[in-house]
Amino acid sequence: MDTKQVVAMLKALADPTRLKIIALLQTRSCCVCELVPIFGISQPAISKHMSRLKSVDLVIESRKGQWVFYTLNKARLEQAAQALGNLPDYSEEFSKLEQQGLLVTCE
Amino acid sequence: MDTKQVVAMLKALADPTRLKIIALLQTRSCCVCELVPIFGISQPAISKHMSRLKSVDLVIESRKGQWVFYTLNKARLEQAAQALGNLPDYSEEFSKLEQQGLLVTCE
DNA sequence: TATTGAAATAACCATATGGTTATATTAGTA
DNA sequence: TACTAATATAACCATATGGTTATTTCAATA
Repeated sequence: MDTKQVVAMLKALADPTRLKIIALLQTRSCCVCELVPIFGISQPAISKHMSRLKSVDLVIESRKGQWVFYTLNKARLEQAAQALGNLPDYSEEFSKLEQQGLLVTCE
Repeated sequence: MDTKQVVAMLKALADPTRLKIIALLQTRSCCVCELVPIFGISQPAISKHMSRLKSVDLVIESRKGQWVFYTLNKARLEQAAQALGNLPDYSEEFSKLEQQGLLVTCE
């Protein structure tokens, strides 16, 4: 997962409604019409949140008759947590700064 | 750390510039004037990013002469990763739905 | 004290975000 | 086929976001 993807994932998670949806899906898959009364916001608002979560593969969509169920992609959520704990090494940026004489060494 | 704080932390991290700043600080504390040439954006833009990171305690500020050094709060970053991997249990929401006859059981 | 350099703050702007209502789409059913 | 229920999409709006330039604050120094 590259940095762009990590940022997109974090953006998707960095909203109180969506974060709680993800937490809810840890208990049980659910459909839009169940989430509407839980959050007390409109059905299109929930649909947009689900679409956002789906766009970063945090949830998997499956139609069951007239309902669309959303299931948590646990592996993907795990990846996000992993990525946060294991950010890339950018130490070469400091080497570049040093070459340019822009490193501030201060003691 | 409550959900509000987790969301604030994720929002702070969910930006390519700030996420790279955090990654950079894993290597070495630095000051605003070092970050400016790395990112190629204005000094006030960097200052605002640092202020945002400080507001959620992801960085610690310390003045050294004319410079302000920012140090990564590793424990805090760890907390964010932990929080993602350990979201709260909202199963009672489904009990409420069931009581209201709003649970969709579908097989 | 006057000047210089680093960082913060203010004011502004374009775009993204999270909600709304209205309308389409899709699947099940009378 | 017509109707109903669930979901998605469109159009809109207020606020948040991430950048800019101009100005202020603060510490070191000539």
